[in-house]
Amino acid sequence: MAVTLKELGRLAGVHPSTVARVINDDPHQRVSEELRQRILALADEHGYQPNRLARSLRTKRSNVIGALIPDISNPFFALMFRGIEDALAERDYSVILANTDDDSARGERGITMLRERQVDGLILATARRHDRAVQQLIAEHFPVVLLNRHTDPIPPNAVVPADYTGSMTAVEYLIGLGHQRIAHIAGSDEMSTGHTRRQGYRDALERHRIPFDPDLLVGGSFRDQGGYEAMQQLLTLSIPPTAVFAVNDLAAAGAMRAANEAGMVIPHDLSVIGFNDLSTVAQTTPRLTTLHLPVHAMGVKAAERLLAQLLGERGFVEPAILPVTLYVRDSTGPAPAPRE
Amino acid sequence: MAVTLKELGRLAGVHPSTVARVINDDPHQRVSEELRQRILALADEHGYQPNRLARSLRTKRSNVIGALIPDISNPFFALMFRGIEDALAERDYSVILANTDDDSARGERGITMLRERQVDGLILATARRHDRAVQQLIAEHFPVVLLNRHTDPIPPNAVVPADYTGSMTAVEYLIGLGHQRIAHIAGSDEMSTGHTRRQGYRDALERHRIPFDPDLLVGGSFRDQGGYEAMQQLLTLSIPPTAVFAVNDLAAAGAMRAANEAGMVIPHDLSVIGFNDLSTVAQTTPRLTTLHLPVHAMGVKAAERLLAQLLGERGFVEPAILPVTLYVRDSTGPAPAPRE
DNA sequence: CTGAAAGCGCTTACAG
DNA sequence: CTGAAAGCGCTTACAG
Repeated sequence: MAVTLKELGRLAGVHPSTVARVINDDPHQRVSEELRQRILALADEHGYQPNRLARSLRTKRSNVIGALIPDISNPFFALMFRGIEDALAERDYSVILANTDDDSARGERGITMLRERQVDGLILATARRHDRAVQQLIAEHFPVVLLNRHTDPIPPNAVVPADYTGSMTAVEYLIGLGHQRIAHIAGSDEMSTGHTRRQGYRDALERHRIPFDPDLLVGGSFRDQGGYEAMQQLLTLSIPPTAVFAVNDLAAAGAMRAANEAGMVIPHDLSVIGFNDLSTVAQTTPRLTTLHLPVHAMGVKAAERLLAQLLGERGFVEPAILPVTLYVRDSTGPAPAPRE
Repeated sequence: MAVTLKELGRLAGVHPSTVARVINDDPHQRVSEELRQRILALADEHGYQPNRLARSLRTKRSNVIGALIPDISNPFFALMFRGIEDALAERDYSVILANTDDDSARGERGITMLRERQVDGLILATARRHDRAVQQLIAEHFPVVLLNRHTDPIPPNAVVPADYTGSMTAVEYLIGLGHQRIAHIAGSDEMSTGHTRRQGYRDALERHRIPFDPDLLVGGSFRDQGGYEAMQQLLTLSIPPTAVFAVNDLAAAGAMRAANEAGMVIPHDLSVIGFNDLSTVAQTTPRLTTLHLPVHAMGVKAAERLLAQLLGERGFVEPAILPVTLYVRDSTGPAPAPRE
């Protein structure tokens, strides 16, 4: 069915290598115009499609990159992945994806599989702060970009949001509204996102001389249910918070759900801020105040940085830390007057 | 860096083909246990990873399949794609994805690219009812499965929701609630989903002797904005509808937004039904009544059907038409009493 | 301007 | 039980 260079050569009565030169527009050596046209016509007639596997074996470049994603059905990662694919497709690269569900064994199997498939590089949206597999790749000088999450300390090949500045902004905004009892629903400390946002929360309090109350720092998760349960826990405190900064929008939505069920009115009784601005997900009522992230652009940038590495450009000196912006909507308001 | 079979052979002092037999556990010919252990130890020591490109070139099977998706950042397709990836990863297959944004030129370029990369088969979530590219693939007997959307007439290699039964169910439910002026915000007639749901709407009306009013059939789109604009148009009618069946949840959410802005209360003044049950997206207030679809399972089933084809099982005789279920929530209610 | 050859890293039928 | 060879479909330096 699929015709090869060899057959095309036979049909044209020339050596296969001559056909290759025409097909690839070899700039090194020119082929007579007459022959060139004849070969092109034949290729067209037979619908010649080059076998890129064979080409890759020979050239040692697959033009495929691998992406390790926690879960593509999470719209946050889906949009980021779309950015990766958009940037790659433009440059004739393709991407093979593996989901890890944040399981490190699955992550390592994914890396092995992708390397066996000879990907030219990897984009990892799954890095932990201390990550053997990532260290190993970097030690081998295998081309890799860390996306959204980074190892500690932050390496130059990372493309991440300004987690620290973002959470600092969020908490200071709440302080400006008069809040003093501000809780944080935290993400996993194993991930830079969870860790750094927590750090920003603590430092913002400290900067404003608000004593840190361990009861107000609740380990949640990056998911709705984690935010829900964390909020329930916060509501059992003798002096509950008047404001909550959640590690992301899903956790914020869960927190709002729990607060609503407890009869609280947002933002009158409780202010809530999220992170990511996942408009498709966090269609809360009232509309969620959150930190907006250029999610698609992060994917694009990660792909571009990887491609730059592959083209042999000199390594990046510093990581790309993308700005986040506070979008004030309806889930935040002035602190309620203290009850008598 | 990456060690090859040949080098392993040199290190072990045997022919590379012997190493291959050990690595692949060749069942045909046994290797002496002593040698076997020695080779395995060497492979382990040097971290041997087979080059799957080379293997594929030789065996003519890449263990990669291609997926054409309208837009992976749409959570509906992301979840479906997750189903595909889950089913494939289990069986040592990988997937390369291309987004088309429903542009047929991009779709065709995607198919060409995927075939050049020697994918073993294709899953297309992009089929139009009349689709040259799909016809061509089927004519060539290239392994392909149509997912979510199908060509007309529906071929046996399709995995689609019960669009007709679903919309019939939705409209009959509204009729049962006493509605007579029921509108449909339709999807594109070029896609089986848009076409068939529209057909179900019309047939349900007819079955219940409700005359079809062309004013109540509004072309929308599969997106929020389309539903929004369609609803605005419906609200200009001298006798506006009391119920709307939208082609999907996004359009339904847009319609609710427009109705809210016009001061209507749902479901008191207007009932709304969607399609897909995209919980992550359609977190509307009130909660949307919709037709639930096994989205992830559709992806899994599409992958399984494709794999069955690749393993040479006899072709499927009939398409997989997956059941949809009406989830009654809070956006639907009895028809308002006619105004005097 | 075109041919011939080597080789990318495998698999696999054929020998012995 | 193991070796030797051919070949998958390309690319590319070397000849002439």
